[in-house]
Amino acid sequence: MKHSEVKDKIIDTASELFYRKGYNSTGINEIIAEAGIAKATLYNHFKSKDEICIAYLQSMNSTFLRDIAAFCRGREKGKEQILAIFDFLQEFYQTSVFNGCWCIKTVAEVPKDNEGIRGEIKRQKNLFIQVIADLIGENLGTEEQHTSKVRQIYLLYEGAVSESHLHQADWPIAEAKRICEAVI
Amino acid sequence: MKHSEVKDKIIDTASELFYRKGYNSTGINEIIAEAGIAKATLYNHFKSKDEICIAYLQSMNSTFLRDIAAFCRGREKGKEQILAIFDFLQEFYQTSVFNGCWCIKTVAEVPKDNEGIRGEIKRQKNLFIQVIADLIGENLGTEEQHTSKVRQIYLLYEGAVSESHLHQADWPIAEAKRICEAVI
DNA sequence: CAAAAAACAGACAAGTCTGTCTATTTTTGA
DNA sequence: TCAAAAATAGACAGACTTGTCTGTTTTTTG
Repeated sequence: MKHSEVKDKIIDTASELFYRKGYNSTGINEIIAEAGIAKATLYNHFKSKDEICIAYLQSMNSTFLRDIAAFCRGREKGKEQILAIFDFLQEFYQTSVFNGCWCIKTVAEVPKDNEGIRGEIKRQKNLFIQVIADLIGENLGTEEQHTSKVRQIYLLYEGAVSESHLHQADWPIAEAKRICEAVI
Repeated sequence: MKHSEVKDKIIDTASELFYRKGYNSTGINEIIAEAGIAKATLYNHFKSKDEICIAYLQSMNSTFLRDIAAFCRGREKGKEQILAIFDFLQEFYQTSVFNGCWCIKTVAEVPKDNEGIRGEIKRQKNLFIQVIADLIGENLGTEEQHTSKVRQIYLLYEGAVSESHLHQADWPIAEAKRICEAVI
Protein backbone atom coordinates (compact mmCIF):
# COMPACT_ATOMS: atom_id res chain seq x y z
CA MET A 1 0.00 0.00 0.00
CA LYS A 2 1.18 3.49 -0.78
CA HIS A 3 2.54 5.49 2.09
CA SER A 4 0.08 8.35 1.72
CA GLU A 5 -2.88 5.99 1.79
CA VAL A 6 -1.90 4.07 4.91
CA LYS A 7 -2.65 6.75 7.48
CA ASP A 8 -6.09 7.41 6.06
CA LYS A 9 -6.77 3.71 5.94
CA ILE A 10 -5.89 3.40 9.61
CA ILE A 11 -8.10 6.33 10.58
CA ASP A 12 -11.03 5.09 8.53
CA THR A 13 -10.79 1.57 9.87
CA ALA A 14 -10.32 2.65 13.47
CA SER A 15 -13.16 5.15 13.17
CA GLU A 16 -15.62 2.56 11.96
CA LEU A 17 -14.63 0.17 14.73
CA PHE A 18 -14.45 2.74 17.54
CA TYR A 19 -17.82 4.21 16.63
CA ARG A 20 -19.57 0.89 16.18
CA LYS A 21 -18.00 -1.18 18.95
CA GLY A 22 -16.59 1.39 21.35
CA TYR A 23 -13.07 2.56 22.08
CA ASN A 24 -12.08 0.12 24.80
CA SER A 25 -13.73 -2.82 23.09
CA THR A 26 -11.66 -2.29 19.96
CA GLY A 27 -8.12 -3.59 20.19
CA ILE A 28 -5.07 -2.57 18.23
CA ASN A 29 -4.88 -6.07 16.81
CA GLU A 30 -8.40 -5.75 15.48
CA ILE A 31 -7.59 -2.47 13.78
CA ILE A 32 -4.52 -3.81 12.01
CA ALA A 33 -6.29 -7.00 10.97
CA GLU A 34 -9.21 -5.05 9.54
CA ALA A 35 -6.95 -2.52 7.84
CA GLY A 36 -4.65 -5.25 6.55
CA ILE A 37 -1.47 -3.66 7.84
CA ALA A 38 1.33 -4.64 10.21
CA LYS A 39 1.44 -3.54 13.81
CA ALA A 40 4.76 -1.77 13.36
CA THR A 41 3.22 0.22 10.54
CA LEU A 42 0.44 1.45 12.78
CA TYR A 43 2.90 2.53 15.45
CA ASN A 44 4.95 4.22 12.79
CA HIS A 45 2.03 6.54 12.08
CA PHE A 46 0.66 6.91 15.61
CA LYS A 47 2.48 7.03 18.91
CA SER A 48 -0.34 5.38 20.86
CA LYS A 49 -3.92 4.21 20.75
CA ASP A 50 -5.00 7.48 22.32
CA GLU A 51 -3.47 9.32 19.37
CA ILE A 52 -5.58 7.22 17.00
CA CYS A 53 -8.60 8.08 19.12
CA ILE A 54 -8.00 11.79 18.65
CA ALA A 55 -7.59 11.31 14.90
CA TYR A 56 -10.86 9.38 14.92
CA LEU A 57 -12.70 12.13 16.76
CA GLN A 58 -11.31 14.78 14.44
CA SER A 59 -12.22 12.78 11.38
CA MET A 60 -15.81 12.24 12.53
CA ASN A 61 -16.19 15.84 13.56
CA SER A 62 -14.83 17.52 10.45
CA THR A 63 -17.07 15.37 8.26
CA PHE A 64 -20.04 16.10 10.48
CA LEU A 65 -19.55 19.87 10.62
CA ARG A 66 -19.01 20.11 6.90
CA ASP A 67 -22.05 17.99 6.07
CA ILE A 68 -24.51 19.56 8.48
CA ALA A 69 -23.53 23.09 7.45
CA ALA A 70 -23.93 22.20 3.76
CA PHE A 71 -27.25 20.45 4.42
CA CYS A 72 -28.75 23.41 6.25
CA ARG A 73 -27.55 25.98 3.75
CA GLY A 74 -29.24 23.96 1.04
CA ARG A 75 -32.60 24.94 2.55
CA GLU A 76 -34.39 28.19 1.94
CA LYS A 77 -33.19 31.13 3.99
CA GLY A 78 -34.78 31.82 7.34
CA LYS A 79 -35.97 29.56 10.14
CA GLU A 80 -36.00 26.62 7.73
CA GLN A 81 -32.21 26.54 7.78
CA ILE A 82 -32.18 26.23 11.54
CA LEU A 83 -34.87 23.59 11.76
CA ALA A 84 -32.99 21.67 9.09
CA ILE A 85 -30.43 20.50 11.63
CA PHE A 86 -33.07 18.13 12.97
CA ASP A 87 -33.87 16.89 9.48
CA PHE A 88 -30.18 16.25 9.06
CA LEU A 89 -30.21 14.24 12.26
CA GLN A 90 -33.28 12.34 11.11
CA GLU A 91 -31.47 11.31 7.95
CA PHE A 92 -28.40 10.32 9.93
CA TYR A 93 -30.56 8.34 12.34
CA GLN A 94 -32.03 6.36 9.44
CA THR A 95 -28.64 5.18 8.24
CA SER A 96 -27.21 1.91 9.47
CA VAL A 97 -24.10 3.56 10.83
CA PHE A 98 -25.88 5.82 13.34
CA ASN A 99 -24.72 4.93 16.80
CA GLY A 100 -25.24 8.03 18.92
CA CYS A 101 -22.74 10.75 19.68
CA TRP A 102 -19.09 9.72 19.36
CA CYS A 103 -18.06 12.34 21.84
CA ILE A 104 -20.42 11.20 24.58
CA LYS A 105 -19.52 7.59 23.91
CA THR A 106 -15.82 8.29 24.14
CA VAL A 107 -16.05 10.52 27.20
CA ALA A 108 -17.79 7.67 28.99
CA GLU A 109 -14.91 5.33 28.21
CA VAL A 110 -11.79 7.31 28.99
CA PRO A 111 -10.64 8.24 32.49
CA LYS A 112 -11.30 11.72 33.83
CA ASP A 113 -7.63 12.64 33.77
CA ASN A 114 -7.18 12.01 30.05
CA GLU A 115 -6.89 15.63 29.05
CA GLY A 116 -5.87 15.00 25.47
CA ILE A 117 -9.05 13.22 24.49
CA ARG A 118 -11.39 15.16 26.75
CA GLY A 119 -9.95 18.46 25.57
CA GLU A 120 -10.49 17.50 21.94
CA ILE A 121 -14.12 16.65 22.68
CA LYS A 122 -14.81 19.96 24.37
CA ARG A 123 -13.19 21.74 21.46
CA GLN A 124 -15.46 19.90 19.03
CA LYS A 125 -18.62 20.72 20.93
CA ASN A 126 -17.65 24.37 20.94
CA LEU A 127 -17.06 24.24 17.19
CA PHE A 128 -20.53 22.79 16.74
CA ILE A 129 -22.01 25.51 18.92
CA GLN A 130 -20.26 28.00 16.67
CA VAL A 131 -21.82 26.42 13.59
CA ILE A 132 -25.25 26.85 15.17
CA ALA A 133 -24.38 30.40 16.12
CA ASP A 134 -23.43 31.15 12.51
CA LEU A 135 -26.70 29.68 11.26
CA ILE A 136 -28.64 31.77 13.74
CA GLY A 137 -26.71 34.88 12.84
CA GLU A 138 -27.27 34.40 9.12
CA ASN A 139 -30.96 33.64 9.42
CA LEU A 140 -32.23 35.56 12.40
CA GLY A 141 -30.03 38.60 12.19
CA THR A 142 -26.90 39.43 14.10
CA GLU A 143 -28.16 42.41 16.06
CA GLU A 144 -29.75 40.61 18.96
CA GLN A 145 -28.01 38.63 21.62
CA HIS A 146 -28.50 35.05 20.56
CA THR A 147 -26.29 33.26 23.06
CA SER A 148 -29.17 31.73 24.93
CA LYS A 149 -30.97 30.63 21.76
CA VAL A 150 -27.84 29.01 20.38
CA ARG A 151 -27.30 27.07 23.56
CA GLN A 152 -30.90 25.95 23.64
CA ILE A 153 -30.82 24.62 20.10
CA TYR A 154 -27.52 22.92 20.80
CA LEU A 155 -29.04 21.32 23.88
CA LEU A 156 -32.04 20.09 21.93
CA TYR A 157 -29.87 18.61 19.23
CA GLU A 158 -27.61 16.80 21.64
CA GLY A 159 -30.54 15.45 23.62
CA ALA A 160 -32.15 14.21 20.44
CA VAL A 161 -28.99 12.37 19.39
CA SER A 162 -28.54 10.62 22.72
CA GLU A 163 -32.15 9.70 23.28
CA SER A 164 -32.96 8.53 19.77
CA HIS A 165 -29.96 6.26 20.08
CA LEU A 166 -30.87 4.99 23.54
CA HIS A 167 -34.53 4.34 22.78
CA GLN A 168 -33.86 3.31 19.20
CA ALA A 169 -36.74 5.49 18.15
CA ASP A 170 -36.97 8.79 16.34
CA TRP A 171 -39.55 10.53 18.52
CA PRO A 172 -36.80 12.42 20.39
CA ILE A 173 -35.78 14.00 17.10
CA ALA A 174 -39.35 14.98 16.26
CA GLU A 175 -39.95 16.42 19.74
CA ALA A 176 -36.69 18.34 19.69
CA LYS A 177 -37.61 19.88 16.36
CA ARG A 178 -41.01 20.89 17.72
CA ILE A 179 -39.46 22.57 20.72
CA CYS A 180 -36.98 24.29 18.43
CA GLU A 181 -39.81 25.75 16.40
CA ALA A 182 -41.21 27.23 19.58
CA VAL A 183 -37.86 28.60 20.64
CA ILE A 184 -36.97 30.47 17.46
CA MET B 1 -19.35 -9.15 58.26
CA LYS B 2 -22.93 -10.33 58.48
CA HIS B 3 -24.30 -12.18 55.50
CA SER B 4 -27.12 -9.74 54.93
CA GLU B 5 -24.74 -6.81 54.90
CA VAL B 6 -22.28 -8.24 52.41
CA LYS B 7 -24.45 -7.95 49.33
CA ASP B 8 -25.30 -4.31 50.07
CA LYS B 9 -21.66 -3.56 50.73
CA ILE B 10 -20.73 -5.03 47.34
CA ILE B 11 -23.43 -3.05 45.54
CA ASP B 12 -22.53 0.20 47.29
CA THR B 13 -18.83 -0.19 46.63
CA ALA B 14 -19.28 -1.26 43.02
CA SER B 15 -21.76 1.56 42.43
CA GLU B 16 -19.40 4.21 43.65
CA LEU B 17 -16.56 2.83 41.50
CA PHE B 18 -18.63 2.16 38.37
CA TYR B 19 -20.17 5.61 38.45
CA ARG B 20 -16.97 7.45 39.18
CA LYS B 21 -14.47 5.49 37.09
CA GLY B 22 -16.61 3.66 34.56
CA TYR B 23 -17.68 0.06 34.21
CA ASN B 24 -14.81 -1.32 32.15
CA SER B 25 -12.20 0.63 34.06
CA THR B 26 -13.29 -0.89 37.35
CA GLY B 27 -12.01 -4.41 37.92
CA ILE B 28 -13.40 -7.11 40.15
CA ASN B 29 -10.19 -7.02 42.16
CA GLU B 30 -10.69 -3.33 42.83
CA ILE B 31 -14.22 -3.91 44.04
CA ILE B 32 -13.23 -6.64 46.48
CA ALA B 33 -10.25 -4.68 47.76
CA GLU B 34 -12.38 -1.59 48.35
CA ALA B 35 -15.19 -3.59 49.94
CA GLY B 36 -12.75 -5.61 52.01
CA ILE B 37 -14.10 -8.98 50.98
CA ALA B 38 -12.78 -12.10 49.29
CA LYS B 39 -13.25 -12.79 45.62
CA ALA B 40 -15.12 -16.02 46.25
CA THR B 41 -17.54 -14.09 48.43
CA LEU B 42 -18.35 -11.74 45.61
CA TYR B 43 -18.98 -14.61 43.23
CA ASN B 44 -21.11 -16.23 45.87
CA HIS B 45 -23.49 -13.28 45.71
CA PHE B 46 -23.25 -12.50 41.98
CA LYS B 47 -22.84 -14.82 39.06
CA SER B 48 -20.85 -12.35 36.99
CA LYS B 49 -19.66 -8.77 36.72
CA ASP B 50 -22.61 -8.02 34.46
CA GLU B 51 -24.94 -9.08 37.25
CA ILE B 52 -23.27 -6.57 39.57
CA CYS B 53 -23.71 -3.96 36.88
CA ILE B 54 -27.44 -4.53 36.80
CA ALA B 55 -27.62 -4.32 40.58
CA TYR B 56 -25.67 -1.05 40.36
CA LEU B 57 -28.04 0.42 37.80
CA GLN B 58 -31.07 -0.61 39.83
CA SER B 59 -29.61 0.81 43.01
CA MET B 60 -28.82 4.16 41.39
CA ASN B 61 -32.19 4.32 39.72
CA SER B 62 -34.39 3.47 42.67
CA THR B 63 -32.63 6.08 44.79
CA PHE B 64 -32.94 8.63 42.01
CA LEU B 65 -36.62 8.06 41.30
CA ARG B 66 -37.50 8.15 44.98
CA ASP B 67 -35.51 11.34 45.63
CA ILE B 68 -36.62 13.32 42.61
CA ALA B 69 -40.29 12.49 43.18
CA ALA B 70 -40.02 13.50 46.83
CA PHE B 71 -38.14 16.69 45.94
CA CYS B 72 -40.73 17.83 43.42
CA ARG B 73 -43.71 17.00 45.61
CA GLY B 74 -42.16 19.18 48.29
CA ARG B 75 -42.82 22.22 46.11
CA GLU B 76 -46.10 24.04 45.85
CA LYS B 77 -48.67 22.48 43.55
CA GLY B 78 -48.74 23.49 39.93
CA LYS B 79 -46.03 24.22 37.38
CA GLU B 80 -43.52 24.69 40.21
CA GLN B 81 -43.49 20.95 40.83
CA ILE B 82 -42.56 20.28 37.22
CA LEU B 83 -39.87 22.93 37.01
CA ALA B 84 -38.46 21.56 40.24
CA ILE B 85 -36.91 18.62 38.40
CA PHE B 86 -34.31 21.03 37.06
CA ASP B 87 -33.68 22.42 40.52
CA PHE B 88 -33.17 18.87 41.66
CA LEU B 89 -30.64 18.39 38.89
CA GLN B 90 -28.91 21.64 39.82
CA GLU B 91 -28.47 20.40 43.37
CA PHE B 92 -27.20 17.05 42.13
CA TYR B 93 -24.81 18.82 39.77
CA GLN B 94 -23.34 20.78 42.67
CA THR B 95 -22.43 17.65 44.62
CA SER B 96 -19.02 16.09 44.23
CA VAL B 97 -20.45 12.76 43.14
CA PHE B 98 -22.21 14.08 40.03
CA ASN B 99 -20.78 12.37 37.01
CA GLY B 100 -23.45 12.48 34.33
CA CYS B 101 -26.04 9.84 33.55
CA TRP B 102 -25.11 6.32 34.65
CA CYS B 103 -27.31 4.85 31.95
CA ILE B 104 -25.68 6.73 29.10
CA LYS B 105 -22.25 6.02 30.51
CA THR B 106 -22.95 2.32 30.79
CA VAL B 107 -24.61 2.01 27.40
CA ALA B 108 -21.48 3.48 25.86
CA GLU B 109 -19.34 0.81 27.50
CA VAL B 110 -21.21 -2.43 26.91
CA PRO B 111 -21.57 -4.15 23.52
CA LYS B 112 -24.76 -3.76 21.55
CA ASP B 113 -25.75 -7.38 22.04
CA ASN B 114 -25.74 -7.22 25.83
CA GLU B 115 -29.48 -7.38 26.23
CA GLY B 116 -29.48 -7.80 29.99
CA ILE B 117 -27.85 -4.47 30.72
CA ARG B 118 -29.35 -2.57 27.81
CA GLY B 119 -32.81 -3.85 28.64
CA GLU B 120 -32.47 -2.71 32.24
CA ILE B 121 -31.46 0.77 31.07
CA LYS B 122 -34.43 1.10 28.74
CA ARG B 123 -36.69 -0.03 31.55
CA GLN B 124 -35.26 2.64 33.83
CA LYS B 125 -35.71 5.44 31.33
CA ASN B 126 -39.32 4.42 30.85
CA LEU B 127 -39.84 4.46 34.62
CA PHE B 128 -38.44 7.98 34.72
CA ILE B 129 -40.73 9.04 31.88
CA GLN B 130 -43.59 7.64 33.94
CA VAL B 131 -42.53 9.74 36.95
CA ILE B 132 -42.64 12.84 34.76
CA ALA B 133 -46.00 11.77 33.38
CA ASP B 134 -47.35 11.44 36.92
CA LEU B 135 -46.08 14.89 37.83
CA ILE B 136 -47.68 16.35 34.74
CA GLY B 137 -50.95 14.55 35.42
CA GLU B 138 -51.09 15.75 39.01
CA ASN B 139 -50.23 19.34 38.23
CA LEU B 140 -51.58 20.07 34.78
CA GLY B 141 -54.69 17.89 34.85
CA THR B 142 -55.22 14.47 33.36
CA GLU B 143 -57.82 15.38 30.74
CA GLU B 144 -55.49 16.46 27.97
CA GLN B 145 -53.11 14.29 26.05
CA HIS B 146 -49.75 15.02 27.59
CA THR B 147 -47.61 12.44 25.83
CA SER B 148 -45.73 15.00 23.80
CA LYS B 149 -45.16 17.31 26.76
CA VAL B 150 -43.86 14.47 28.91
CA ARG B 151 -41.41 13.44 26.25
CA GLN B 152 -40.23 16.98 25.74
CA ILE B 153 -39.52 17.52 29.41
CA TYR B 154 -37.78 14.18 29.58
CA LEU B 155 -35.66 15.18 26.60
CA LEU B 156 -34.74 18.49 28.20
CA TYR B 157 -33.76 16.82 31.44
CA GLU B 158 -31.60 14.22 29.78
CA GLY B 159 -29.89 16.79 27.61
CA ALA B 160 -29.20 18.94 30.63
CA VAL B 161 -27.60 16.02 32.50
CA SER B 162 -25.31 15.04 29.65
CA GLU B 163 -24.25 18.50 28.64
CA SER B 164 -23.70 19.92 32.11
CA HIS B 165 -21.42 16.95 32.70
CA LEU B 166 -19.59 17.28 29.40
CA HIS B 167 -19.03 21.03 29.63
CA GLN B 168 -18.61 20.99 33.39
CA ALA B 169 -20.91 23.97 33.56
CA ASP B 170 -24.47 24.45 34.71
CA TRP B 171 -25.77 26.59 31.85
CA PRO B 172 -27.36 23.55 30.19
CA ILE B 173 -29.49 23.08 33.30
CA ALA B 174 -30.56 26.72 33.34
CA GLU B 175 -31.37 26.71 29.61
CA ALA B 176 -33.32 23.47 29.88
CA LYS B 177 -35.39 24.92 32.69
CA ARG B 178 -36.10 28.04 30.65
CA ILE B 179 -37.27 25.97 27.70
CA CYS B 180 -39.38 23.88 30.05
CA GLU B 181 -41.12 27.00 31.31
CA ALA B 182 -42.01 27.84 27.73
CA VAL B 183 -43.23 24.32 27.04
CA ILE B 184 -45.64 23.96 29.94
C1' DC C 1 19.98 2.83 -9.98
C1' DA C 2 21.03 2.79 -5.37
C1' DA C 3 20.13 4.26 -0.79
C1' DA C 4 16.74 5.54 2.46
C1' DA C 5 12.27 5.02 4.10
C1' DA C 6 8.51 2.46 5.15
C1' DA C 7 6.05 -1.60 4.56
C1' DC C 8 5.63 -6.51 6.12
C1' DA C 9 4.84 -10.77 9.64
C1' DG C 10 4.93 -11.98 13.94
C1' DA C 11 7.29 -13.09 18.38
C1' DC C 12 7.55 -11.14 22.77
C1' DA C 13 7.25 -8.48 27.23
C1' DA C 14 4.63 -7.03 30.87
C1' DG C 15 0.63 -6.14 32.21
C1' DT C 16 -4.50 -6.40 32.52
C1' DC C 17 -8.85 -8.78 33.03
C1' DT C 18 -12.76 -12.28 34.66
C1' DG C 19 -13.83 -16.25 36.75
C1' DT C 20 -12.57 -20.91 39.16
C1' DC C 21 -10.77 -23.45 42.63
C1' DT C 22 -8.62 -25.11 47.02
C1' DA C 23 -8.27 -25.08 51.67
C1' DT C 24 -9.07 -22.92 56.01
C1' DT C 25 -11.71 -20.19 59.33
C1' DT C 26 -15.78 -17.86 60.90
C1' DT C 27 -20.60 -17.19 61.25
C1' DT C 28 -25.26 -18.71 61.42
C1' DG C 29 -29.40 -21.19 62.64
C1' DA C 30 -32.13 -25.26 64.10
C1' DT D 1 -24.12 -27.43 70.42
C1' DC D 2 -23.03 -28.90 66.05
C1' DA D 3 -23.59 -29.22 61.22
C1' DA D 4 -24.32 -26.39 57.31
C1' DA D 5 -23.45 -22.22 55.17
C1' DA D 6 -20.68 -18.57 54.09
C1' DA D 7 -16.73 -16.05 54.94
C1' DT D 8 -11.51 -15.79 54.21
C1' DA D 9 -6.79 -15.50 51.31
C1' DG D 10 -4.83 -16.24 47.39
C1' DA D 11 -3.09 -19.30 43.62
C1' DC D 12 -4.26 -20.24 39.07
C1' DA D 13 -6.10 -20.66 34.21
C1' DG D 14 -6.84 -18.61 30.05
C1' DA D 15 -7.62 -14.96 27.47
C1' DC D 16 -7.11 -10.54 26.62
C1' DT D 17 -4.48 -5.74 26.28
C1' DT D 18 -0.84 -2.17 24.44
C1' DG D 19 3.42 -1.41 22.83
C1' DT D 20 8.40 -2.94 21.41
C1' DC D 21 11.46 -5.20 18.70
C1' DT D 22 13.70 -8.13 15.05
C1' DG D 23 14.48 -9.18 10.57
C1' DT D 24 12.86 -9.21 5.81
C1' DT D 25 10.73 -7.24 1.76
C1' DT D 26 8.69 -3.62 -0.78
C1' DT D 27 8.21 1.07 -2.09
C1' DT D 28 9.75 5.58 -2.67
C1' DT D 29 12.90 9.12 -3.95
C1' DG D 30 17.27 11.84 -4.85
